[in-house]
Amino acid sequence: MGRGKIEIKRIENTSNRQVTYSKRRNGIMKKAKEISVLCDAQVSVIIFASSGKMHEFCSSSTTLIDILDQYHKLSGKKLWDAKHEHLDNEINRIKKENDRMQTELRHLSGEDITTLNYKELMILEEALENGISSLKAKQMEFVPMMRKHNEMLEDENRGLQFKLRQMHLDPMDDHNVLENGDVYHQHGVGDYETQMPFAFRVQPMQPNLQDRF
Amino acid sequence: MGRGKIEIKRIENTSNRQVTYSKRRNGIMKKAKEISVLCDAQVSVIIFASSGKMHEFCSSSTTLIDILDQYHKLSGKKLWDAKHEHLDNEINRIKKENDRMQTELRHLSGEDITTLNYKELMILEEALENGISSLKAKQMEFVPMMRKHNEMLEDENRGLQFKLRQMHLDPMDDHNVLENGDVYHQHGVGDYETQMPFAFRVQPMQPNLQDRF
DNA sequence: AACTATTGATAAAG
DNA sequence: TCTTTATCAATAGTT
Repeated sequence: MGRGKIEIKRIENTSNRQVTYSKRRNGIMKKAKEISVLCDAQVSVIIFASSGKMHEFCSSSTTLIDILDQYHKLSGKKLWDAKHEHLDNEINRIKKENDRMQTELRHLSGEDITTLNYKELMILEEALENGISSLKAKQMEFVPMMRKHNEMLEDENRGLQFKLRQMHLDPMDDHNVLENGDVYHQHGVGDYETQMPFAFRVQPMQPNLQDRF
Repeated sequence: MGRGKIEIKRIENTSNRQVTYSKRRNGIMKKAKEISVLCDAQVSVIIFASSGKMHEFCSSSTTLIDILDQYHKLSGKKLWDAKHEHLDNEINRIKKENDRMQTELRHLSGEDITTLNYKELMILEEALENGISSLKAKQMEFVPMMRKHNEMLEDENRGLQFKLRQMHLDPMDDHNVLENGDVYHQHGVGDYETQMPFAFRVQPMQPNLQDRF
């Protein structure tokens, strides 16, 4: 029914397939509604496009759950139990995988390796060494950034010390006592900062730098 | 579509209703099959006549259970009882744990570490170093055993060489040529073994020792 | 998304 | 029920 007959096989052209899907889906839903009204039937239609999008129809005066309940009774097929069993199997499968990985992780962190034989230990060692070497390679990428950071800190320090020397007219007073009584011996650094106008106080040059490392 | 247009409302004549039901049900099932093939869609149709008789269609390559599973996920409607929901939650929980461990394992083997920041790399490095040091400690336990094994092999060797010297009456003949033409220079070892009574042949002293390492 | 020529579905009859 | 057939509905290809 259309400009020409079509063969019932997968439509390869994606666009055509989507258009046809949309048209025929509407058609089916309409037919489902019609038969439910005309013939007093209970109908459930669930349809997934290949894209994964879902559409459903359920005749009025009932629910999908009711229909599945009846399906359960009439077909004898145990949807619930089958589902239950399926989930149980799935859980067991995943749990096994889980245990395997947990053991592997423990071994890699050096735990529970007393049960391993010499050969297994050698394999483990190789894995660890490979991990270390990959890691070192990655860490090398941070070296230039750290060097830059260091240089900036050094610059900042020099600027700070210069300013402090300018403001500190008594160069002999380099012995300071903190509030808690501790003594420290950092040349040129005192409690002058708290007396400085805010604008002159040294702020971190990259306030959130630590977040990047 | 028929000899006359009909209004979409319940067909009161029972016979007509049953006939129409049967025809339209076949039509819907056919359409369902066609859309599933043409458009690569997953379709489930369940239909009950007012008489209670059931018919169903489910697209090939899937099952009603699979479709209901997807329905459950996509619609968010809870078709299952509390027990199944519990199992579903359990699966999700374990799957998450699984993913976490898989990531950790990949990181420990040096894969996918480009997304890690410096701090995470340091933690990873520490873990690897700890693993290595635990491993080395464990491997040390094998040293005495290996030493003993070596000593046994050396003893065996000495015994073998002694026996061969006793049987080999021409001590100058220490130059042997093998069948394939290769030359070897192992003092006191020739093809005499094949001529010795079986009881005198040298057997491995611990035949399965390699299995323990 | 709208159009329309064509095929497909089906209501009523046999 | 099954088949036939006249009619209406769905839709494939087109714009």
